[in-house]
Amino acid sequence: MRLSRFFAPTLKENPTEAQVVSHRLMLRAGMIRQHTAGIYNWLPLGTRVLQNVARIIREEQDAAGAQEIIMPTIQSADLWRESGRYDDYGAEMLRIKDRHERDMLYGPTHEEVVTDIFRNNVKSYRDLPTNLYQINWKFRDEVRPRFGLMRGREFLMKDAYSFDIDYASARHSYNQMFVAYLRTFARMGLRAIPMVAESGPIGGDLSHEFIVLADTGESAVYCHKAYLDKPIPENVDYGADLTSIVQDWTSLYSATDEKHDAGKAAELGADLISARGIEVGQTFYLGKKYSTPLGAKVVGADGNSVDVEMGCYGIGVSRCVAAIIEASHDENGIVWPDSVAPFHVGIINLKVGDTACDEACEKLHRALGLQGYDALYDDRDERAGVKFADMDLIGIPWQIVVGPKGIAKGIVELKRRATGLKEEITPEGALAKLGATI
RNA sequence: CGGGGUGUAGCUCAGCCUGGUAGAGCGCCAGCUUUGGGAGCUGGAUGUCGUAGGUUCGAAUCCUAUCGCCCCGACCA
Repeated sequence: MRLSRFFAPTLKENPTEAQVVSHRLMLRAGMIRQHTAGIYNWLPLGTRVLQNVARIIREEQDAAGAQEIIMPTIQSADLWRESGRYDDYGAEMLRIKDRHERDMLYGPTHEEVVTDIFRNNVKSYRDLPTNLYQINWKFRDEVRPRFGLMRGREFLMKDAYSFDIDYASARHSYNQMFVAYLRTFARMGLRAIPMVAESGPIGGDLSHEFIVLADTGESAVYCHKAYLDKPIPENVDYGADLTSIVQDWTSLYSATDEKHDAGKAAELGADLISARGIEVGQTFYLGKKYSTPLGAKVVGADGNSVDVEMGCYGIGVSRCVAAIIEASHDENGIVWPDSVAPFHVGIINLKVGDTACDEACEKLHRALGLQGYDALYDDRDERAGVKFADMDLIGIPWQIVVGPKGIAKGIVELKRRATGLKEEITPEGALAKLGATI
């Protein structure tokens, strides 16, 4: 992609409405633009990152055995009356009427809809367990949207729903999602710590919030410091018993403010971390909270009908983008982890119009494309400083700087955004190195 | 929903107190000079001063209403 033709309106100065760093940088890097309070347009750069985050989530959900579906954003109020939540949910739910004056709503969550799909189509325990998920837009009419994407009203969410015949099986489904979450967040460069949590209005009695520590986080959290470098499970067999992994990850102290036990925490002494955190995901064991009122039952092996055991599992996809920036930036801009970066590598042509520079850049651009890497080629007729500043602001993890001095000697500069380290290398060497490291 | 702040050019802001008919820097366009970390000079374009009323000979400025946005709190993926 040529930067001269790429729609990424960067800002030199900080927009006054953006008070937190992720919001500021997303506006400045041209990733998003605000539409109205808590509702945002995603520009090409932001869209790329959002899709990369969604891709990682999707891959890990699929690996854990969940199946992707798409449910409607606009729902009928009827189902919500059936579950009893139509009156309970409050003003946070956006209620609308269609042309026939029927009550509709923009879904803040999808327990009702997914349970309706289930009860209409699954009748036997033989079809269990099953886990359905979607990555879709939600709307919650927050009293006070704030911090850009961190608490938007419209947000992209991955929500999965598991259905099982009994508690033991439901617990396994829960564990599958729990482990998938550990892997998912790690892959996008986030250290997310599972913490015992209240289940809130969603319901149920077993729940974990996955929290990324950050000063700008909205909630106070407490955990053992060993969580910071605990190794993430690899090569997980999701069919096997996952209890030991989950136990390992839940045996150390960690709790959100509501579940905090000051006495227990004090026992940790210097090992206690008391910080603020961003909730990027939450898992809930629901039991029969929805299956009973909505009549989601299956016939068991003994021939008797039973209400199914459910669980639900959310990840704030758009919030993850903000959380990644909160966790990974410096004074010059965003520092994207390779896995979610909008482009793998940037090419900076320091002297557009210089035949040697132009040719070297074109060649690199083409070669990277052939290798399957997304490159952002800054071919603009701008000064070097502008290009360096923009490339750092946008946060491209690898940058190849092509200038007349170097190219005369047959070398370019390969820079790592995260460390700022630069090395002089031949164009071929840079390609080889990127091939090996991306 | 309580409290506070704010709305003037694409962005950051001055002007408002003390009314006299629209400003700066950056950005944008053209030209020249520059060119390895957000260049310099010259010229140029851009505003229903959030909106609606009111006061006044005259309103960005004073008054009233209203809308938007931001921050703190309560509430929440």
